[in-house]
Amino acid sequence: MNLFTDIRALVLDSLSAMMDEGALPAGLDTGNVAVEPPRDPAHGDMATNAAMVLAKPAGGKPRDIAEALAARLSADTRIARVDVAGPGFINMALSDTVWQDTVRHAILTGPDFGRSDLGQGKRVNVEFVSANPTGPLHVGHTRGAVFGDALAALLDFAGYEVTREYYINDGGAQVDVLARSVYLRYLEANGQEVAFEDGTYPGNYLIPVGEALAAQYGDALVGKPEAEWLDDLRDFATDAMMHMIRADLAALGIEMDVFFSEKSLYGTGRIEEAIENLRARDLIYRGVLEPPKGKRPEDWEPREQTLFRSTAHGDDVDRPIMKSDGAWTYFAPDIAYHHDKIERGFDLLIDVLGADHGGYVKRLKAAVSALSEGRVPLDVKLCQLVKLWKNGEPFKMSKRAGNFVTLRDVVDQVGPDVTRFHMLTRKNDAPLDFDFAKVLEQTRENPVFYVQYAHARVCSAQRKAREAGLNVDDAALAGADLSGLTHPSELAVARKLAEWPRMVEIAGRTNEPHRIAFYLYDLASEFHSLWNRGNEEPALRFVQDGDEATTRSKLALARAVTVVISAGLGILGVTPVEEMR
RNA sequence: GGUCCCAUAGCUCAGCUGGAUAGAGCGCACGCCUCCGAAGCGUGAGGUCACAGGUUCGAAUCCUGUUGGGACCGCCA
Repeated sequence: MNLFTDIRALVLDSLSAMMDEGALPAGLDTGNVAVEPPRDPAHGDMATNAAMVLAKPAGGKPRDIAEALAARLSADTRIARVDVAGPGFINMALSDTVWQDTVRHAILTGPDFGRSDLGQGKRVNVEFVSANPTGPLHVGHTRGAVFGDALAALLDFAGYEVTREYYINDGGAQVDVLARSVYLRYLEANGQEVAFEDGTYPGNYLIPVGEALAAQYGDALVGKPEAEWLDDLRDFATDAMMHMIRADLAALGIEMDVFFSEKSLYGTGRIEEAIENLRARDLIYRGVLEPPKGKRPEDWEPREQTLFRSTAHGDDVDRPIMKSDGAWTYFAPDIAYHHDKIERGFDLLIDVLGADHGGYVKRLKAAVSALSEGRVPLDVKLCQLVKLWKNGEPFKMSKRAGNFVTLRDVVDQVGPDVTRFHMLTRKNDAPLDFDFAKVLEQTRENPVFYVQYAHARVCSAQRKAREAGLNVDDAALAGADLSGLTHPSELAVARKLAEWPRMVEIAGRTNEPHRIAFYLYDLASEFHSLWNRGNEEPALRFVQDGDEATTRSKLALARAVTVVISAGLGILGVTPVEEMR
């Protein structure tokens, strides 16, 4: 149930009736007719631009069309008042029963209130995190992880069939570096002094891996040439890192459906197959690229490479897929990986990447466009940097100095709920401040707290009612007479609730889960406002001593608020609390 | 040089497939607890939506250009 689409349907029905009767020319395109909440509440609950959109094609004056349409709309019982305003807006005020019904509907539908069929069961693959398996996840990954997981949950709620996927970069040079680094730790575990030169990973997190190796191999690998241990140690170390990364993700409440190994693309013909697919479309050729304009790399010299004609699908230059020495570039397995996703039958692909990968968006889209013949859209969501603050000072991370902050550090200090919510309080392409002190503050400026507080207040009121011996179960609340919910502050809360299904669709259409977080803040604000009004007007308090019927109707409204907050927090992956502590 | 992202109140930021008088928090000024949790609520001041053109009934939103900030730019992933 989405009130806005319901009313839009009413508007469209009325328009087609007018066309049938000749009041409007037949066959008008009504695609641009919108029904939205007006910015100014004085304009009513719903406004439509129908008259202005149709005036030109219909060859009439906006106000004339508006008057005729308004007359029809006013016949509907849901609509209390219609007026034509401004250049031809039709403003509608809905009757109180509409909002009361919304409250009842929210309670009866429960966690499914707001679910949408926007996705129509289409299969979407959300790839996120995909950090190199060479160390623990850090704060930057945390944002992508939370964003991707919340986006996946949002799309599920919006009617898609969602797969959460992690691409393991275990096929490149960096896992060889990992293996050598682990070998050093292994030697260390065997009592040797070792030095970590440039190009190795010095992090302490590899110490236990070295110890585990020593436990398994003893000193059998000491002094042996690299060729004898590289393959085994690479697998061993990669497994250990992925084990750690999975645990990191689990600490945030994230569970992937698929871990896809880059290595599985090599030596299996998968890369060749994808490239042949492109070659068959005449998109692969041997050639020499122009040097980059502006600052030219020192060692640049023209070389012939194998190139993907990505310019045929919207890229700015063609991209190398094979180096001059005959090895694949990293882009080749990326192509094969996306080819694989397309072959698995997804209708929509989403890649969540760090902002520093912005330069790869066009070539990835070109590859997916070419491989799927334009059938499968790829949406790339870039997550901007997270700026850390400690004690009011910006906190600079440096891997070299070993003071980089890990996902685990953050979750251990502030908890998964606060971490997740806060990561979604900015849109993905805006930089985000993360202040270890501020995110734990319990004030209005901290949205996590503010939303949780609203939820806790409802639970508190419910407890109080129960202590008074009242049945406030959902069935009792939904069955209550809600016709007494008529105060402007109460209706304001109900109106906000009615926006929930619409918010889900907007957020789902734009792939922007942060909209859910902002909506929840707005809803909490309306609720707190009503709650505090009870200080001055006792008639607005949720629990009315000695008046069970009124208490039930007011608690129904409050319960509907928690239904939506729970559902919204559920999408964000945050647990609602029943009391603050 | 090129590509992508960003520019909205003193500060941090929202702003719906283009809608009416552009919103919130913080900060500032002033109010509200013998009262369901005041960890909250209310009122007020505060804006050339970076700039200049264009598209149209209508632009913070779409297009072009300019300025300023960030990211990236063959044989690293």
